[in-house]
Amino acid sequence: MTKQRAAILEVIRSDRCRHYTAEEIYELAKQKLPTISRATVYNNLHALEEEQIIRKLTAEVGSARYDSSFIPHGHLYCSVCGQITDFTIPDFAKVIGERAECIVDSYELKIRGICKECKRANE
Amino acid sequence: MTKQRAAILEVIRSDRCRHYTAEEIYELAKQKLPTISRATVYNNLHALEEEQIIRKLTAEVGSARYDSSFIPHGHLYCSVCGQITDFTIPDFAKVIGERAECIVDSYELKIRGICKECKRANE
DNA sequence: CGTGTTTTTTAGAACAATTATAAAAAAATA
DNA sequence: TATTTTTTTATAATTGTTCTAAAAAACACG
Repeated sequence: MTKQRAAILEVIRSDRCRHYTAEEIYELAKQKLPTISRATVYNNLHALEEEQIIRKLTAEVGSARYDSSFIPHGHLYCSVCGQITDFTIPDFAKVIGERAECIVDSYELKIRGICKECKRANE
Repeated sequence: MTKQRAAILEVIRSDRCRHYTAEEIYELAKQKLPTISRATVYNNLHALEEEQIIRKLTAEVGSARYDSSFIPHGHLYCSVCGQITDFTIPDFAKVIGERAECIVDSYELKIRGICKECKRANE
């Protein structure tokens, strides 16, 4: 655990909603360690991912983002209000694993739709 | 619907499990239309995505892949063989909608783990 | 049909995100 | 302390994708 790695991890952990890109992590880490390089950021992102301390998220557009939360949850992208709501599903991994007859290490569930509040407001 | 677009769509639809990358689609389409260019492939992939005829899938490593099936299903990213396998979950949208108390327009369920075949091979 | 307009394709340049490389610095080990 | 290993750094290279501008094809209508 070098000071570079600590700074990178601190940046990722300091964020609870934005899910920073590698470039953003680089810029923020540079505030603490002005000589840090991009390669170090990428090196450590890989290492932290390998060690399952962080998780890489990919979207259809733009660069990868990093998440330090390993509490299983899904994301609901509401087409009405634009908010992203988390929701948890107890034993979801187990249920899915049985259905797909596979070993589930982790999952990412992204839903596009209308959230509870907007649905209610429209009724 | 130009002949290029038809060829691209045919390539994507001809595939039931691999989920080709843009480069693979380009190579395969070139067998039918030797002068087709990468830009045409990307143009049409965007257009087809826009029209909801195909769907773009992203993984943590490597390039995007394309899927022509809109029958609701999840994707299993196997960490052993690297393949992306489809699996269906009957009434999944309904079940999730009830659980999250929301309206589900579409969903994307990405699982990281070990597929049925690799799991068996290791037993 | 022609002729003009719009759309699509093409080839290649440009770009952004990421990975590879090799030397220097730091850390770990003996 | 000397030696070996690991990590960092700066930068080059690579990959996947988007942009650009000219040519080709498709379309629209008098």
